[in-house]
Amino acid sequence: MAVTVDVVALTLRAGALHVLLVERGGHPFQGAWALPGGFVQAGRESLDAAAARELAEETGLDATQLERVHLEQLGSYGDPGRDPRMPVVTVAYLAFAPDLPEARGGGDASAAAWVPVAALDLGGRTEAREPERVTPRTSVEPDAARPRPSEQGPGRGIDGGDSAPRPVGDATAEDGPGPQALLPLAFDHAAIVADGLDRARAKIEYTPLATAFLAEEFTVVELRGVYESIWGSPLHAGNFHRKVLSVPGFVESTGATAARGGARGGPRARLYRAGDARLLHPALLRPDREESVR
Amino acid sequence: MAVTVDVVALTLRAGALHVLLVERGGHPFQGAWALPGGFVQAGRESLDAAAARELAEETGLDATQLERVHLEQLGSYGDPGRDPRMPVVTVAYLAFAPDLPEARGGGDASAAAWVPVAALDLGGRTEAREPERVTPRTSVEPDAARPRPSEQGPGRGIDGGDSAPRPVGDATAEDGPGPQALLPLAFDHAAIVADGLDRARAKIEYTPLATAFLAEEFTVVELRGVYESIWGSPLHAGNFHRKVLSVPGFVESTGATAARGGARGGPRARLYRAGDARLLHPALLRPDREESVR
DNA sequence: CAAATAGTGTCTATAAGACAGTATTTG
DNA sequence: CAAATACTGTCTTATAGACACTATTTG
Repeated sequence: MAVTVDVVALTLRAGALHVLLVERGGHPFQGAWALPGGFVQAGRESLDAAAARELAEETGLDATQLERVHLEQLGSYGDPGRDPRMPVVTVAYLAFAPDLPEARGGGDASAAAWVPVAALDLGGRTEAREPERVTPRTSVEPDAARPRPSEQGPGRGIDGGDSAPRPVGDATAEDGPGPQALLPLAFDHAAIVADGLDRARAKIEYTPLATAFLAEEFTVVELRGVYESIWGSPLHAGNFHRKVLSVPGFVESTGATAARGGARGGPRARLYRAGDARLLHPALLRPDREESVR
Repeated sequence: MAVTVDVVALTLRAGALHVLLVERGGHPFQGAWALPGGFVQAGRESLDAAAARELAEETGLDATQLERVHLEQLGSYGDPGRDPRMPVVTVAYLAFAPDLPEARGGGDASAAAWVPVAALDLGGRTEAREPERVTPRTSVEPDAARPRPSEQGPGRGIDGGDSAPRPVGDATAEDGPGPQALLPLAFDHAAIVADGLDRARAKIEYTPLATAFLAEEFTVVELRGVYESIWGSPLHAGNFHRKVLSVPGFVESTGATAARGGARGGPRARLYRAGDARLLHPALLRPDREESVR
């Protein structure tokens, strides 16, 4: 039975959550977007190593940069028929990465790109309502949140800032995110991405892994941005600040302050780096999912 | 590449956590204990179905009984060399079962038995100190916790109450829990069991799955016993009681009361059944692991 | 009846959230 | 200087844990 690894690599670009996708060149789902992945080299590498290898191949990261990426196993998927060609079990991995250089095509010349999660058709499993913007200004949102399949299409490969804060042509100015042409994914990858997002949302509650989305030094405001982007809801700035600093081992001060203050004024924020805690205690609980799962 | 499923099935017997193991008849690790499992029927069943099938085969459970068993995917293990014969990826599952009839040999005539978790050599990854019993005396070491491999040995298969509160022959009366002949497991199964225990300890914090270890109707005291056995530490009876009843959807009253009171006196406890919550909110946090993972 | 035990009441410490206030920076 | 904004102070409410107490049952 064939065994592959697939990686759900998440990063934040311009305040919006993005996932690394590749465009399929070959047969099933040709032209559709899929998770980066490939066959495990049986007997020659561990599953973890295979996932790291695939991730490196698609992102062009070297070993040093890879160290700053968090990579963990997400789960395995093996429903009969998930690949029309043959029975395949895939072991999915979840990666949290700081803002990386643009993706590059994998070794096999396929196109690779960071695509906003909000642009994907996850079969209704989005859960996190799109962030009602905190401040008047958009904190999260995604000017760039909706690349259309055709735009990202075949052959384009790497195209500079396709997901950068440049309005992608539609922008009806209104925010009503009319379910507008969501990108479908190949195979069962929509379910895998949805599971990855669920995991990510839960994981940053009780681990300091939100810091893995940021550079080595960061401000509390940036950290709050990570939570808001992943949870999709605004957090109370003051309370968040105090909470982060009060959890032992979450962050430690560098003593320095950011180069400049807020975009339109305000003091310069202090800089922190990740602390030595592996678990947050007490945890940062998500704002009421109102007893969600009952 | 070969793909198997292995099941870490947990249950409570006489107040101690037990895991279902089979004795290996065939070559690698012959005579050693291993997790029940087997090859996935490629293209003909899902991973979940394969795990359920393997569990049913070893326990002799019919579909009705299986419904009361919680089964979830734990993770996949594929280090090269984990099976000396060939490269094998195994997808591990975790099961929580109420006290079941004795295990029976699998279809392949191997012996199967419920073995106390405390008797296993998990490579130091036990974490949960054995419950210091609430009273002054000893701290570690439950009476029944140490069946010796030879006793459970080959061919014996089902032997009634091997883990019942009958001192297993050694009992030097002293508590010094000399690392006394812990059972080794085949392959990397010790690591898998340890991961399963970690998952179980975490899962009962924020889900009502502790009820999966009990009969359909149970008392709060029994439920507390589940937590104490899995976490390995005593809980405050009064506070636990109030907490369980205050979490919405955790348990619901049946109106009835238990047939009799405590062993040595006391009122008859009220009976409850599992409620409709999928998540506990607020969660039942483990007593201080004192910032454990820092 | 004495001891054990299910269940409840109360008090304190901690934590979360709402809200307001201060000082610092940008344009 | 006005507006924005990083950060801190304070108050209220929810929760966790320690402890004490009542009522019911067993031997």
